[in-house]
Order: sequence, then C-alpha cells, then structure tokens
Amino acid sequence: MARPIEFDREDVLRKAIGVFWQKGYGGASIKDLVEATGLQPGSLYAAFGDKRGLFLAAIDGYFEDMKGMIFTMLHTDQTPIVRIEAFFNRLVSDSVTDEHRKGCFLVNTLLEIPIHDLEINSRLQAMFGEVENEFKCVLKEHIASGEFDSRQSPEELARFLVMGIYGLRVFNKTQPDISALKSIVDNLLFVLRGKSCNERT
Amino acid sequence: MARPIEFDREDVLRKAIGVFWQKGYGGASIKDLVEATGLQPGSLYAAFGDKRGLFLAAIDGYFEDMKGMIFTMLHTDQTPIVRIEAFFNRLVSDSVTDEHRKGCFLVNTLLEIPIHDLEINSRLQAMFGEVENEFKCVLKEHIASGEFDSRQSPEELARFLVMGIYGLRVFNKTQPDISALKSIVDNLLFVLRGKSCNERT
DNA sequence: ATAGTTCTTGATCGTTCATTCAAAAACAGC
DNA sequence: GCTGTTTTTGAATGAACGATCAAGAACTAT
Repeated sequence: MARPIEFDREDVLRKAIGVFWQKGYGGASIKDLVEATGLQPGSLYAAFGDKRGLFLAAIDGYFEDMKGMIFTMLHTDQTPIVRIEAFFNRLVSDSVTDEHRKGCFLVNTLLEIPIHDLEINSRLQAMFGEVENEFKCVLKEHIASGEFDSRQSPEELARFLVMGIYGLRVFNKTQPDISALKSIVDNLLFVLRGKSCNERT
Repeated sequence: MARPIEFDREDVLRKAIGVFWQKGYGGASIKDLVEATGLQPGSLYAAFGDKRGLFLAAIDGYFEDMKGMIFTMLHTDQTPIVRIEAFFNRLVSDSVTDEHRKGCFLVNTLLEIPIHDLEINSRLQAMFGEVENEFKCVLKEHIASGEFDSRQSPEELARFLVMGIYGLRVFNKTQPDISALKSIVDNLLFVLRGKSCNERT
C-alpha cells in the first residue's frame, strides 16, 4: 500500500563495505557512498540512519562473511593443525590476491577508530573474541590428540594466533611478498607443533 | 636583521606528533594542531609548508626517537637473545603504560594511509626495514654463537619479529592485558630458541 | 479513477576543513 | 630613531563535509 523500495539492501551494503574498506571510515565521504551505491543521500539516510549507522552495518556484514570463511576452514575432517594451517594459507593467498592491499577491514578499523569509541571497539573486540574462541576449540582438539605436549593453554595459543593474524595483515601492507608471508606463517605454526614442516626455497 | 622566530621548532614538532599520534592524519585538524602547538595557522604553514609537510616531519621525528630506543635496547653487552627479549619486554611495558593506548604512531599510520601514497609508504617501509635490519644483525650473532641450530635465516627470523611488533601493537588495541601480551612475547621468542623460558602463572 | 502512503530525488543547510594574506609586531643594522 | 626585513596574527577564503527536507514519483487499496 505504498511505493516499494527499489534497491536491494544487501547489495547496497556490499558496495558500502567496499568503500569503507578501501578508504576507512573517516576517509569515505557521503559523496563516495552515494556514487558507489547508486542511492541518493536521502535514501541512504532513510535506510541506515546516518554515516555511522551505515558503517556499523558494514562492519557487521563484513564479519558475517568472515565468520563463514573461518567456519569453513576450521571445521573440516582434517587434523586440527592442518585446519589451522589451511586457515593461514588462505589468509596468505587472500593477501597476495588482493591487488588493492586493503587488508582486513576489521583490523584497519581497529587502528582507525579511537579506543574511547566504545560502541565500535567493543563490537570489534567481540568479533575477534569469536575468532579466538574458534581457534581455542580447534587447539583443544589438538592438545587432546596427545601428539603435542601442552606447554601452554589453548587460550594462550589462540591469542597468539590472533596476534599472528594482526601481524600478517599489517606486514602485508609494507611488504606484499608471498614467500615472506609464508615464512612468517611457518614460524607461527612452529609454536604449535615444536618443529618446522614446510620446506622453503 | 629581522624579527626572530619565537617558537622552538622541536618543541612544536613534539606537540604535533602528539596530536597526529592520537588522532591520526585525517582525524587531526589544523585547529587541533594550532591549539596544541600554540602557533597560529600562518606560522605553522610558514614553518612546515602544509599539513602534510608537518605530518611527514612528525613521522620522521617519531622515528628518530624510536631508533634511539631500539639502539639502546639491542646494543648492550648481554647475549643476543636477552637483548631481543629486553626489547619486547620494553614494548609490552610501554603498551601497558600508555593510558591512551595510542599504540605505535608508525603502525597506525601504516594502516591509515592508502598504499598508493608512495611518499609516505616508502618512508614507512624504509623505517621498518631499518628495524628489521637491526634484528637481523642481532640474530646473526645469535646464530653464530652456535647455541641455536639455525633452522632459518636471520632474514626470515627478523621478519617474523617485525610481524610480532605489528601483532602486539594491534593486539593491545583490543586487549590491553599485560599477561596476555607477555604470553604472546614468550611464544614469539620461543621461535628463536626452541624452548619456552618465562614461567607464567 | 482516486486517495493514501511511502520512497526517491537533488538542491540546500550550517559546519568544518585546509589554506591564504594583509596588517601589525619585533627585531638588526645604521 | 629610523629603515628594512621577517615573523606573528587571526580574520577571511572557497571547497568539502554530513545531514536535511520539500517536492515529485510510484505503488496499493478501495
């Protein structure tokens, strides 16, 4: 009984994610978002409230995709260590493939947004907390398998791996070199198994 | 034979560093810088050209301090591994002490500035290249000492440590927890020596 | 067809941004 | 105590920003 909405909300959100991902929150202007989404300011504001609301929706949308990827990588029928290895190999190949070197939208946001912005930061903290927790579950399996004398708790190792994600993401901004990234991943995984496995040339 | 400059350039630069450090390049306005430095826009522009010029000077100034600290930490008469350990312990204590959790100015900038800004990014790359090189020299000593069977080249290990700096810096933005940071450092160093040393509670 | 409702449009608002510049102020040389 | 030179001042500039809103457009229900 009224004029129907013409745009696809998810489609618009995806395009907005692209803008924020590439330019950051402060760097993306409404003009950028209007051009990318094809919506006029009025429609954009009607749909998402304001720029910040759209940004929050973008963060959530990005994390949904990310969570799906993580779940796919970490819940296979392979051994725990191989699953984690697959996850980081995927991270490396994504980093190398990404020609604009946008990195991880969430990690970028982590450094852009001031810590006193609790609404955004607590959200990011919760998201990476979920990632950490996924690692923890897999690591518990790993330790339970007995092939690894547990020097440390799965909590500590999971935190270490999350730190590795951060580090790799930032590293790729300075040196997008695949062999360097692979070597770093190998050293990260070395902590989990006590010996180096991948041969490198 | 003219009116002398009233302000101390280094003092002004230090205050400007504080502003950029806390707010980022895009987030810091000229008004912020005018208020922090006590200089009027005209004087600021006469001294540094424009906002970007001041930012570049700020980056350089920050790195000078950082380089001094690194040199102090890595050139003592202790064993190589202890020196690197001291470096990361210092990084942890700095992270915990910093109540505003500003992190590392250079790492923050790395994520804020788009990669196609070559003037800034090549500068940052050179700076972290210097850090990597410092690590490499110390690691060569470590390997030459013979107490560590060199699974890997000092280049690869140095890169891994730089990645660790990035990771720790970002990690502290989400979880400023000293024991978590210490545990991460312990795992980073584990890669260098093949066994865990620090006891943890 | 008409009335009622919601969406789209894009010009417009007030702010804030980085930057400039003419005028005033502070020195050195003579 | 002038004169010449440079610095400081802070108001002014135009552009870009996020956000708004009245008018027109598109649809449904009756």
